[in-house]
Amino acid sequence: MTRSVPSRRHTIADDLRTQISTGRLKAGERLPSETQLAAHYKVSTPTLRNALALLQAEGLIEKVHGKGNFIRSPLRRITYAGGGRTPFDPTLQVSIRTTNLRARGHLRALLRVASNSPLTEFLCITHEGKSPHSLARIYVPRDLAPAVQLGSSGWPQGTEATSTRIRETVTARLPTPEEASTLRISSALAVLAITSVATDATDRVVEAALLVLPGDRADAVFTTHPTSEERGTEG
Amino acid sequence: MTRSVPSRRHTIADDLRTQISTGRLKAGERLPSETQLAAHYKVSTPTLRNALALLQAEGLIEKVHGKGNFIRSPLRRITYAGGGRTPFDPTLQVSIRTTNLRARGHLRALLRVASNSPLTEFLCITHEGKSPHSLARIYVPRDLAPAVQLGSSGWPQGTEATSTRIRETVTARLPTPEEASTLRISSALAVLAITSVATDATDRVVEAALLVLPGDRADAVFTTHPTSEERGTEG
DNA sequence: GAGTGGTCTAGACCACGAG
DNA sequence: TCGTGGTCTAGACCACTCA
Repeated sequence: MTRSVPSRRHTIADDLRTQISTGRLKAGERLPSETQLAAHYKVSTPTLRNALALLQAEGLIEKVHGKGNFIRSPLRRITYAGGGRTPFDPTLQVSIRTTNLRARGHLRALLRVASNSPLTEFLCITHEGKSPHSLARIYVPRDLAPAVQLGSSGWPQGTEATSTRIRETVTARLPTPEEASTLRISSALAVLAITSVATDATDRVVEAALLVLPGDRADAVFTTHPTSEERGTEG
Repeated sequence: MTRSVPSRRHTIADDLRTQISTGRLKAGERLPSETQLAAHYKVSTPTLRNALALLQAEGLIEKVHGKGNFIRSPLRRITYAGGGRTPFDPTLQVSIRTTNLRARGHLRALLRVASNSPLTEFLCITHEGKSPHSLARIYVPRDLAPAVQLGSSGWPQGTEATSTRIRETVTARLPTPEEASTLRISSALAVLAITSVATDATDRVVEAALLVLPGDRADAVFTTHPTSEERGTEG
């Protein structure tokens, strides 16, 4: 074991973590200022800030410049179901921005289309209440775009109906600075990045989606035999 | 934009990053000591260390206490294929430790067995050369354990053959300190955590696996109609 | 023991938010 | 303007690696 003497920041983080989980510190509440906390734990401010950084990476607190550090509400975990059928929660609002663009670089390869071929992008951001929840960029060849419409779930759907095969690649990484600010998460909080590519019977790519789900509030589930009840039945 | 004045650590990280990607700093090479780098960039050592921490979280460098900071070899990304058929690379060595234990808490619920019911754990660590690559803990009810044997892939397999349904839950998070030291990765490097539960025709759980894949070197792929060619054909 | 990274200190100064 | 968090400094001391 390398850690015979636990570092101060970990013991402080542990203390605050238990105070949060036992409810002594409630959701939405503001922590004492960093100066006060540093004095309380008898450490310097950088050390205290290192402790808070650990909690921030776990999604337990939110730092707001100029205001303070706040206990995050324990967010309901949302579950992304693989295989093209994303069950969506009526309590999540979705905002969508549609943009036309032309295929280049990475996107061109993903959709297997010619360079500069016309695409339509749907930029979808889901919100739970007023806090952003997940981010999706969906790309469709423009000649297929009219077939896409907002389904009852609030997400674009349509091309999936014609697709015969969906291939989803899942990676874990830290968010880009843009993603972190869009989702209002710490840049130290890991995200689940899912690239979903749907092809039709002729092997044409009819849709590619880049999803970014904050790791503290989202799971993805894949089953070999998805049942129709596979929606949001998490504990 | 919040970042009108880029912080010192980011500009230093950017500089080192381009030196790595352009090959001015080669894989395996040791960086100058932190004191030297701090002097070179005219910053204090904590600031320089913050810059290195960014590169560490991207998996670009490896910090070795008492020796120095090293450029990581660009690791081949390995692909975990969902659905119970993990294609394995002959260049990856697997070490397995078998332990008997009894079901409790989280594990009990996962396997849907009675408390203290006997289980067998397979702790599998894959190595690429001498560096650890991935970590898997596989749990099987002990009465099924004799059926498990090392397949040609080097991984335990057997119960999957009798399973009819595999459900895999994927999350992104930071590694626990234990996982970070086992995999020799930064505790700031995101990992992909996959919980795979296989059930047989009677809905009995025949196997539960907890996989941890470092985000800088692993993807997971799930397809609706997996083909037999779905093995390691990544770009 | 020499050299390295790991942790921590006690401040300084800047940027943001609210009155 | 005041209180907050964000960044940085210059150095101390400890732990680890290797000769």
